[in-house]
Amino acid sequence: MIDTLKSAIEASVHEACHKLWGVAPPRLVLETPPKVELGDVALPVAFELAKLLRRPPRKIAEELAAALVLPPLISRTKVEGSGFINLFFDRPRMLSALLASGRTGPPAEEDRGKLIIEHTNINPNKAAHIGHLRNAVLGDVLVRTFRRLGRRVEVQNYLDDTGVQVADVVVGLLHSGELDDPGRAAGLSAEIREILAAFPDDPPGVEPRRLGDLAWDLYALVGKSYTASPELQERRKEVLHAVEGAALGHAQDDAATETARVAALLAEAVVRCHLKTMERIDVAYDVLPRESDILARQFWSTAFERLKAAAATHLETEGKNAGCWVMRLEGAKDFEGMEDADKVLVRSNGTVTYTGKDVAYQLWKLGVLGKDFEYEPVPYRDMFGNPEFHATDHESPLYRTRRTAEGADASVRGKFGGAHSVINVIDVRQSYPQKVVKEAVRRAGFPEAADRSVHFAYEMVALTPASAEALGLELSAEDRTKSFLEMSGRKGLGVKADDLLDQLVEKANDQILSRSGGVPVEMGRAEAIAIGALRVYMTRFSRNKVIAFDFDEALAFEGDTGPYLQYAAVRAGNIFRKLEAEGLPAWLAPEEIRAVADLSADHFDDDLWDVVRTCTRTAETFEKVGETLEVSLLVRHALAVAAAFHHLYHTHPILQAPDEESRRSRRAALQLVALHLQDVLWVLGVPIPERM
RNA sequence: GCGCCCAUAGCUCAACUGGAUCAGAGCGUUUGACUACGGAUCAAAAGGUUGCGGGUUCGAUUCCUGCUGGGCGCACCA
Repeated sequence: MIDTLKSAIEASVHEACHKLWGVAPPRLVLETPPKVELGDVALPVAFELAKLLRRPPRKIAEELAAALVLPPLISRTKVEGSGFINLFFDRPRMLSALLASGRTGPPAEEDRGKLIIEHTNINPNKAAHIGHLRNAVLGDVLVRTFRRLGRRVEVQNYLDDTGVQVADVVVGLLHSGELDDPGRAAGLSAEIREILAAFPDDPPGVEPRRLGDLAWDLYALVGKSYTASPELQERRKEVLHAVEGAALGHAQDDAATETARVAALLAEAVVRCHLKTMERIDVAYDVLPRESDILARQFWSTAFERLKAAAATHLETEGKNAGCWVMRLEGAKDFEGMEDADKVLVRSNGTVTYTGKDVAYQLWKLGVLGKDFEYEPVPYRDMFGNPEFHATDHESPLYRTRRTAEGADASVRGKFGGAHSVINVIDVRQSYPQKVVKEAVRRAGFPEAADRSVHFAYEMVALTPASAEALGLELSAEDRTKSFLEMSGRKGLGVKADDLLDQLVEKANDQILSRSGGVPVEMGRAEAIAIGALRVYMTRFSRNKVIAFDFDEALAFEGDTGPYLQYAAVRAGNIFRKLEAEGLPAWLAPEEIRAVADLSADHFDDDLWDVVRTCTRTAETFEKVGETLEVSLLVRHALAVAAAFHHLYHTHPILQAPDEESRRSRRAALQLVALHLQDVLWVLGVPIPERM
């Protein structure tokens, strides 16, 4: 709704309450009545007043309603139910005002400082799966929401290029003979090495994503081998040691140097796979911080000094953590009742845990570390030698961190990090380590900064037994009875992101062809529909709900889906086209928008008004998402707008409108819906194709 | 054992943070839609003791409490 109107209503209620009873009303809540006939705005204020005045709410509502001085855009009031005061808009004038205001939401307000949103963060050791898609889509929709609200947003995708997961695939690559199925391991390893040898190009005839698929299989094979032969884990330690040693610049033997080189190459090549996958669904980033650079640039030692100076960590001399630097959490709020709340930051062998590195990274993001990276554009090139990826503005280069100043791009020095606030999009299973990191930032001496860092926790994507079987998995009788099964990269159990996208595109293509009557269709239409379907599927559920992934649901194009939303926008576009083709005016010119205010209210029946009324909630939906971070609200609102429009489409034809005035009222409503649909769909990242 | 999350129509989800004797959508089922601004749509029917028991108040799907069933955490993995 329009802001000035809201404050006008508030002022009016205040004045009336003061005049009638000499009291100040409690906080004023504006609701939307459940049906159009009941009005446009509902004030439940009488219920609050009832407590204060000790009188029946209905009576209070009646007296208050009669005493209200109505703002110009409100035509009348009515008391409903047990005490709601409902307000009715002056329909022609309201619609005219809504169209004239142009924007559907709040304008960019004062700069509240940079917001960093960190998402995706996939271990660069195998292809992305649908759980990663949920992370990326949720993160990206948050990014778009805050940009829509006028915030300055920087998008980071953190690369754990020195972790165990990368190390495990490297173990497979270098020691295939020690794995469970040495023949198969050697085959996978050879093919991966061939791809890495050609990197950053692809060997002839090899799809860029082939690497992710091969690494997926090899990783699963290594995981299986660990359980069969635990001694293999020594290899993992070797690899980790070599990788970390290389990052820290330690002198190492040739074997270790080679191991670190392979690990770096693998991570770099797999990151490219991930970026390509995310590009398919219009997800981009501004900078890729690399864990290896956090080590190389001694971020940890700086953070470590801070923590030691603040006595937030100490060296344990006895017990099971002997020899480790730990943070004591026993007794701290948020950690009560935990059997062993202490967290190791530095292992007894002197290496830093992921949590430790994350503390340093968080301090940098919040601008309180006192250190920075160097940066360089990512080196990935397409076949013409042009940059393969761009930043979120679609034109600046995508940067990644760099450890040395030599060869770095000095023009972006100091550009990244140092945010006013931070949102970390990480699944709910990591809530505990995230709390530890936050507590560490607080104890390092930055409690305000810690408060401005938020863990956006969302539930995982799991598989229904049916989808697992569709993937060719054999399930135990027990598994079959479960409502869902957790995905596991280590077991190779999961739906790959690219495979799902392929299926979506293929299905969209079939649907388009079945409607086109054999006429060939242009590129990109099926992709747009696939993106729409996927993004809505990933955003539809509340974030604390486990998505039990189901192919039939994910591939649905009817009902509460992306294509339903897209179809509404396409239909709206068709009407504008058709009007133009008939030589009739399509979009309302400014003077015509003003003229809408003078149309008779008879042209705005409840059916037509329902659409407008739904659109008045667009702005507050954005604001609410900004406050609650519940992005599923966007989908619900978009569905409401689209449903109202589809209904209108059938009941209020524009070309066949009975007269000029009713056509104008209908065009005005159409224009408003088209604008709002475009707006919400942009925030959701759902593209609008020309045709479906 | 401790902590967090979930439980609503046959299935998948909502319910504007305590409100309207309509607890709403979609899928599925049943029925209907004008030579149409493309039927990926619309209209309608059937389908609910909101997991169970207490409590708080004018009023509870929503808050408190005790159960039941399920999930996820509580590493020198991330």
